[in-house]
Amino acid sequence: MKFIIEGSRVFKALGDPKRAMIVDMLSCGELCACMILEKFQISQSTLSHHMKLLCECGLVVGRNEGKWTYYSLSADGIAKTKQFFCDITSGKENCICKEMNPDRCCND
Amino acid sequence: MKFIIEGSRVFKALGDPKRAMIVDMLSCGELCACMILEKFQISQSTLSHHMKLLCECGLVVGRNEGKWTYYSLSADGIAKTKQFFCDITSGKENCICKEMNPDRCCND
DNA sequence: GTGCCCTATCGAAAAATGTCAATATGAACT
DNA sequence: AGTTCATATTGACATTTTTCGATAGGGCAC
Repeated sequence: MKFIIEGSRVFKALGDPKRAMIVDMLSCGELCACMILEKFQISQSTLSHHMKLLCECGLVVGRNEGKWTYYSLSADGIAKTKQFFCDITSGKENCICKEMNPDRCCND
Repeated sequence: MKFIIEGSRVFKALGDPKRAMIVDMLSCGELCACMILEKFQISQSTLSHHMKLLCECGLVVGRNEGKWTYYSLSADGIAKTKQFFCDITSGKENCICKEMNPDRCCND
């Protein structure tokens, strides 16, 4: 249960189109917050909020350099997210439903 | 842009812990709505709403049999979701940032 | 130090979401 | 036809989320 709640936070973060687009932008390499801001019609405070969510869920990491903040994707966060998605869709070892539904789960 | 909005719908659906858990349950095989309902402390109308969202984003498919509705994961939906996640995190061919950031994206 | 730039935080308003009870739909059985 | 059961839809409410303007903090240049 805690496993699911923790894992779904990344999906919640990616559930907002703007944040998904930010992740896409970062997939090409590190970017300064101000560069990301240029691409969107949102206020600076809103962007800061989005970046905070992306960092808190582990998908993005921030790095301060002087007065700038550079953001980049976390390879570990990406790997964990892929693993989580596989876990909840493949019905194998880690599936939570094993305990909820022992009579019909994970017996293949 | 439309590509991102469409793709992030699946993540928005999975962003709710209960829906993520439902997906996990379905990963072990098809389940009747009433069986899923037994495992949660939610009303029937709430479950119906969750299942609707999971179906609309393409991750789950419903099948009517008499008065029952059976739900199962969509292999195609799962594959598409994996692909979308890879697209926005790998920075390769399909990355949206190419058009937004042509000077520094997708040149590796 | 003072001023300027970049980013984060706060407070508030609007919009979206999760939830329920009540009701509607639709299928099977008598 | 009427009843019962499983599911979907509706309407309402509380909570969460998105967003902004205003403000605060921290670094750099003068």
